[in-house]
Amino acid sequence: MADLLSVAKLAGVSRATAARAFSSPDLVRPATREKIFSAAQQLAFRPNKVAQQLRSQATQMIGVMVPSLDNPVFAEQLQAMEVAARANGYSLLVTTSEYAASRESEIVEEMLRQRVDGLVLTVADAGNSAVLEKLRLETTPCLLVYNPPGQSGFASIGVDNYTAGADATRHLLALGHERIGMVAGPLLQSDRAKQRYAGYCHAMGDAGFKPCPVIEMERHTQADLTSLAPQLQGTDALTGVLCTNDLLAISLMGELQRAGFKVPEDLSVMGFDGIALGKHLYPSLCTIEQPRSEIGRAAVHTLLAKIRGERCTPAPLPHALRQGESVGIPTSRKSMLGTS
Amino acid sequence: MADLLSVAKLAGVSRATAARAFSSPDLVRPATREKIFSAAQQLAFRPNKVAQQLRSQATQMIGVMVPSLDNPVFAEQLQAMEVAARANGYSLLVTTSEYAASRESEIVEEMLRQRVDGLVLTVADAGNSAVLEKLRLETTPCLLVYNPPGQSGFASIGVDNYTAGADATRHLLALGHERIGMVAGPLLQSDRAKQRYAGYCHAMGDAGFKPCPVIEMERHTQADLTSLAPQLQGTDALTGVLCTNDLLAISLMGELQRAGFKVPEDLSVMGFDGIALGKHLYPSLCTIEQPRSEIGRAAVHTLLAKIRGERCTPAPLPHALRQGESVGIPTSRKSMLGTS
DNA sequence: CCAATAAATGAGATCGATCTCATTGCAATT
DNA sequence: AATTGCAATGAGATCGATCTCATTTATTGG
Repeated sequence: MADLLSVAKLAGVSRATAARAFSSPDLVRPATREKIFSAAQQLAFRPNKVAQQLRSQATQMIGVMVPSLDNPVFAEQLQAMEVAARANGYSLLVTTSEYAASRESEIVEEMLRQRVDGLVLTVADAGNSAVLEKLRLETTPCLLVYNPPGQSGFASIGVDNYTAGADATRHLLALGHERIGMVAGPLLQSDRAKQRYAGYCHAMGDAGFKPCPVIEMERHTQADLTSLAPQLQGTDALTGVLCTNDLLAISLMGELQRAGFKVPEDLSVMGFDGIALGKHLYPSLCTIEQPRSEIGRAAVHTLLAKIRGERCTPAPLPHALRQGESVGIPTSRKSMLGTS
Repeated sequence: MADLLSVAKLAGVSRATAARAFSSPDLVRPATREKIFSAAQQLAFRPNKVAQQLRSQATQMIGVMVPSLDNPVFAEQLQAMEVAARANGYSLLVTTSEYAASRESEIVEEMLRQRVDGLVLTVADAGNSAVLEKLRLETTPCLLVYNPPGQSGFASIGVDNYTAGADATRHLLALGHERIGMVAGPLLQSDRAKQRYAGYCHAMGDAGFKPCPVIEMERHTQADLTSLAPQLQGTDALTGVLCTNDLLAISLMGELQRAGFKVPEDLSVMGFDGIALGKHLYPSLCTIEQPRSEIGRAAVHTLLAKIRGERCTPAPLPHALRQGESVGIPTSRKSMLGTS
């Protein structure tokens, strides 16, 4: 690949002048400039970013770590980040922790070696994180996404998971549900889920009901009915469940229906995240919508501001309750209404 | 950030020796080595990859361009690629074309400037692609994913879309469907979809039926019922539709059900891609499954082989028909069976 | 105990672009 | 024509790691 020196030679100028022709064209005499451009064209010159990065001590690269791209909530965020980054001349170095806190440090270390200009991370648990502990000592700007802020000293972009969890619960309570359960993936791998559960407990308590223990699934991406089945039988069977994310909710709904349960007649199911697909299902998924694209864009813009040296503390973004056909009035309640 | 020179100084050796302590430790006297390591520790030395990349003329980075991460088929492939790349000491520079061929060239140009060691691309149309035309003149190893091979001179990892499209069609035909339609996103943006449609036409013809024109949706990620509604009425209404991807199929299924149609009783719906979620829906999505993770892994391994200079022409990976509840025996047929 | 060989280390160049500073060239001014 | 001023250009250093080749230090054998 041709370099600037060969371009300069062909154009009969020095490297300095050739470089100037690109970075500050008006400092170069038009005739000279043209010679340089035409030489560059002939040699198919393509500026070497690596050299520029070394020289300028900036890579224009953002390091991103998400738990898994198999979950659309992260993929959709990343899609928005990529567009926003590119619009600002930045590239994304993308990594996934596969929901394993143990992998986070090594991954981030690698991105620091690459001298990314900043980091956008979603860690397993921001309140207890080896990787954040390490980053506290570093100067590389760093931003969390989805993780609750305030537990780590790092700014975070996302919704207020506690309030959102409470809002979701109140939605079911308002419809008359009283026996509401919560389905989650491995809690240790998701501080978001913990907060949502805490919000649920709070709302249940406020309403005078006793919150149930979390029903923990093996994975974040798929629910199995076996762990839930016992709670769906008997006179005190659940009438509604909140899931800590949409994938759990959608797969749970499917399993329920396949097992002969009706959603929402036999069980109301709520999700969390608001992935695009949920809207188009039947029954459509009732969920708490996180503005994933907005979060992605805000993450990029906030990080770029930090990189520029601006001090900015992002406020939580608003979540929204997305109504959906997967939630209804509890059957017991319905019959009560009918007989009254 | 401390550099090798400061480490060398603190350890009382030259840069060369300090460098050796890391790259070929056995060439350095143990005592000296220890002094260097401890100096590195003290100064929190972190090797600068940018400098290494410039010096070694290799970035250990793979440039990836996919149409959109909003479609899980690409996100799931990327997830597998990331794991495979990391396992081999490579990083991913991720970009999205947003399904726009017009953006492809600029994106790839940027990755070439970054001197990625290789490229993994999914282009809009491999048979007619400005970006591939340009890449033909370059030496950077390049691999297509999902695009049909053979139309561009570039190797491609993926399934045989033509055969897969035909297989899907035959599945419906075998169940007794005769009036089968095909729903797609903008065809110009997806040579895969075109191939699948061609396979459909072939299978229809083979069975003695006339293929219908493609029912083209505005987007790849969501189907709307209005364009389809006319074909669902009257005596020659469709009894089955193939969608060129799962997102279209899932959203179509939802819309149909919401409009009062029963799936599969009133209309059988098949998808294409095999995204994880489809399995857990109710009715579960009948689809052609592409081995997305396998494709991602194979893409990385094949590209790395190319980077190492090995000549390898990957064979198409096998697709599989995933049975699902979204497809059934056409109603007319059922009643025929009933009355016979 | 010295020569011969091997082991360990250092000096300097290199990757490619860009910045600083010095120098050349040209035009305007008196 | 000499001087001041500005525009245009070039020489050389720099970013950080690593490679080659030369040199110094340690080891072995005679």
